[in-house]
Amino acid sequence: MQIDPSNPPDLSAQIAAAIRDAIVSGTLPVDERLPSEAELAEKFAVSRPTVREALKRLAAQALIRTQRGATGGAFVNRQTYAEAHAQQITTATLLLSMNEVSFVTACEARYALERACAPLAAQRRTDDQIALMLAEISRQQDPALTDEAFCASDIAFHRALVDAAHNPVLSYQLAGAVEAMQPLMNMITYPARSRARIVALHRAIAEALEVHDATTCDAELAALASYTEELAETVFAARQVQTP
Amino acid sequence: MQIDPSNPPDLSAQIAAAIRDAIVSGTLPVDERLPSEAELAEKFAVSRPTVREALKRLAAQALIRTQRGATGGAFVNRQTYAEAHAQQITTATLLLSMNEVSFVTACEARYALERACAPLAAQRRTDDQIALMLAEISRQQDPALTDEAFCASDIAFHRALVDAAHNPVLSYQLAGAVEAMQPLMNMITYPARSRARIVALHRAIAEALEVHDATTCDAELAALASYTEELAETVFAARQVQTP
DNA sequence: GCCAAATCAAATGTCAGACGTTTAATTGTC
DNA sequence: GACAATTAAACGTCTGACATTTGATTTGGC
Repeated sequence: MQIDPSNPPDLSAQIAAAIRDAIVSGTLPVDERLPSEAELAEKFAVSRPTVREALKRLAAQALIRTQRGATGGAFVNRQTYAEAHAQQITTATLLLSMNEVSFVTACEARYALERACAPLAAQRRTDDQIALMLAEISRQQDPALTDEAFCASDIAFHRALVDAAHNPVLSYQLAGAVEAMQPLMNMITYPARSRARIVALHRAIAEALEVHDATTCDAELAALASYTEELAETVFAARQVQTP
Repeated sequence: MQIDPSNPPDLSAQIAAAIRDAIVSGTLPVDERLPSEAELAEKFAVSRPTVREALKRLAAQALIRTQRGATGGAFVNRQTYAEAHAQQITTATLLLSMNEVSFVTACEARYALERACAPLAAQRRTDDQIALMLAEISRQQDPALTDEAFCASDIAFHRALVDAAHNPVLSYQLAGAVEAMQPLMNMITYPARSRARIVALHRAIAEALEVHDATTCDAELAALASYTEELAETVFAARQVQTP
């Protein structure tokens, strides 16, 4: 764990990288306490503010956490699904919003991923998840539901579908992707008239999962995907006429 | 963009969150220059080191970049696929290594995702990608290839498969997942005797893509998945006997 | 001898001021 | 007008200090 002090303009980045490598390689196990800031400063032959900047970089990636007080310090953080998930959502959201990713590209990716876990979900779904999905479908049928609430319910429905696969790695990957794409999706599903069709497809998906029918589930997901793309085309066409 | 100075222990985190929100919400567009560190310090009524810690947090997430010199400063970074990809790999790698994710879980997730883009890949693959896959297969047949090199080639092969779908969002998601799982996979594919079978499956996959045969491609991927799991069982069983 | 309160010490969080370095714009000269 | 020297703005780093938190230690009382 050494750095090159002769190549300065970024000592804090070098130190952060050195510590990160130690964590990733397992040299520093979970919950291990790092040396104090003063000790690290001495070890790397830099000042304490520089060490602190390095630690803040690691904290931003949830690699470490800090505690104040006598037995305080920086500790190696256990990476939780929840944290990784949250991180992935911000990253993916920015990625999509800053790179003019077309709706069809995002939509295609989303449904491809979702269909990937449909077979597993059909096989392993629990009654709880079916109940959750049906409850969301009921909410979505309420005409008084605002567009925002409808979209939130849509997320919850698909989240339940993904979780039904009972694979935490898959859930983490997919839930992040689905949520990140939601801002794009929202633009499409706002026209209220499309709700009935979407709800019908949701119902078909839930029922297919209930009877462990992977084939039907996949077909209905495909139908939902193509319907969503179709809607998108309509919306974009209307928008182009509106703002020439 | 204000903070609460009365609730200190983490002014830098509050400032980082405030700036991050401004970026995510689009208030600060890409390539916009943030105020100088001194100006930010004055604006938030904190010292310059505190502002710097906040900026380092954002830099760690690739949300900003900094330049020195007269027209220097912090600029809002465009989130690139490459950066998001690199970030996802470190996060996912740590997530897997720190949470005792079972091999079957990781393997299942990986192949589920990979099979998700197989239909698209079969439809859109270019000759370049087929050539790349065949080249990797040739390398994998060399008995002199080290285990590390074989695994690297394995990654390249699957990366080409994913890229053949020609969907950058899908590539970003999947390539991250595949690479993050590689350390786990490596433990399995090390026994050299399994290489021939793996190479044969790779060849079958490449040939199916070449003739745009999505069904066969999916079947061969499924076969590769089950063979990998089978190998894993063997390895783990042997290990248990070895270290009782 | 035991329990509670006061004290202490270690560590992070924050601040102020300073100096060095990089970089682009400005100025001055030929 | 082109090129070189100067200047100024900004980041990168250092030093030293004080505040705050928090667990451990010591002290005091009973």
